[in-house]
Amino acid sequence: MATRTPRTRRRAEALSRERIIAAAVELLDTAGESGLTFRVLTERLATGPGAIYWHVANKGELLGAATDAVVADAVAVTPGGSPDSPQEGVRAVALGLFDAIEQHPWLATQLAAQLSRNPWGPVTPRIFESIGRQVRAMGVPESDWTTATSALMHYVLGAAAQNAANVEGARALGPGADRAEFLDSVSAAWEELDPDEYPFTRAAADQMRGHDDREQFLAGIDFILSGVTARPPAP
Amino acid sequence: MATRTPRTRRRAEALSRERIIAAAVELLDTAGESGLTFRVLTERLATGPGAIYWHVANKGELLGAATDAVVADAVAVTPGGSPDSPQEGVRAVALGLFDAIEQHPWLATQLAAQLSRNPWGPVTPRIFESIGRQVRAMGVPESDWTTATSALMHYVLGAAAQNAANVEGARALGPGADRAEFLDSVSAAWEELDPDEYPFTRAAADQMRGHDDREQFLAGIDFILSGVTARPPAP
DNA sequence: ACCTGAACACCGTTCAAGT
DNA sequence: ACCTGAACACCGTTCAAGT
Repeated sequence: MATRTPRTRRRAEALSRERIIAAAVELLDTAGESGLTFRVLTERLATGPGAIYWHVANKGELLGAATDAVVADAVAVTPGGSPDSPQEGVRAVALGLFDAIEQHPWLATQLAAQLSRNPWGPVTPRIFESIGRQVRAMGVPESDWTTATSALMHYVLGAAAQNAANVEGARALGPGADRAEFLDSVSAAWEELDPDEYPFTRAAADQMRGHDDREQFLAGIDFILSGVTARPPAP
Repeated sequence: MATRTPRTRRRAEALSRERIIAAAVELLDTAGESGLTFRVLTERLATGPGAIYWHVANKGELLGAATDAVVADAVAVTPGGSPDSPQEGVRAVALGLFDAIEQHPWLATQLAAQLSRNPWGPVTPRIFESIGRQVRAMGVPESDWTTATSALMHYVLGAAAQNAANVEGARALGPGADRAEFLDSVSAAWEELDPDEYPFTRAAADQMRGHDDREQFLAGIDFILSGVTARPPAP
């Protein structure tokens, strides 16, 4: 936890788009999606709403910029130079996004909103590029680049979002509860489903307990990677 | 387009949770996500806000119920009995969701919100079950059920959402524009990206033009299916 | 060019009161 | 048990006015 913000805030430096975005990210991290309002943002920045609107068109653009800033940071990770193999490269990018979503739970919903409402914005190319480079390096034929890259991209974002929800769910259970405890409760709920309507889900519920999320996440990536590396069946 | 709603509405039958949800879906389809407000909902249902709150806890629950209703309808499709193979079964479920998202564009964002904010709600098991049954029928070892099913689920939802965004994008371009025109404009924008930062995306941009979305969507599924059917590399 | 802050239109939700 | 509708707290956004 960071040190408490002083009651009265003097503006440290001139207002700028960057400072507004940084404040937005901090607010999202601290107070969640519903905590980001122009009222508290103006308070934190010691200014009026009009000043913010001078630098940013509206709330949507602000959310998009906050998302882009965090994603840019996340996909930039290749700790210690280039990866051993393209497969390792995909895993590194995937884990970078996985961790970013875990640290900024609002990112999951926001990423989904960006991809589905504004897929031609800056966020999609950023993720697409960092995964696609590895796909190309894997020797996938050019005609399959887009398909392979988006299959990986969609899985990574979806699975990472699911994981973030588990973190949040555990937090909601109480300060003492950990993730295993939460997954147990979900698993228990799924085992209560109607046996006629949900036979598979009931049978699979047990697998949720005690597995490592990170390991499971990477296992899913390996599924896709092995399908991408092998030639798909001719149509 | 349906016949115009008469200016003055008399309540046809008693208010019920079902009628409220149906009105919400209709409103979302017609006016989009921002069009669903309690004001216009009370107007359409010829009632007051208190009456709605008697049947529904809050707006979030209403959105969840609307999403669940449409999803239940979408995954129920197995036209003409059982599929020829489990692989065909997966494709059928996937296309059911693909079409549902195309018909109800708000579903994409809403599905993402449900999966990431409330993954233990009724929506996730519904999709998980319908895909998982096919996975089990494919002879995937039980230890891989969860991983394989969620890899497929996340890809389907992500790619379908992307497609819905393309439909919306084309619509936003103007009434005369079709999807190909819109994809051309996205492709052109991506080709303008910085060559140093986005070499892969620029090279892949051309693949976006003139491909069939449905075919591309199914190709992605085949990638995952072929990875799921083959045993993954031992860890 | 950049910022102020009161004002506006609108939203989800509540609740005392009715039937 | 179910519904009414005025009222409340709060939100994003605008804009005339300042520097």
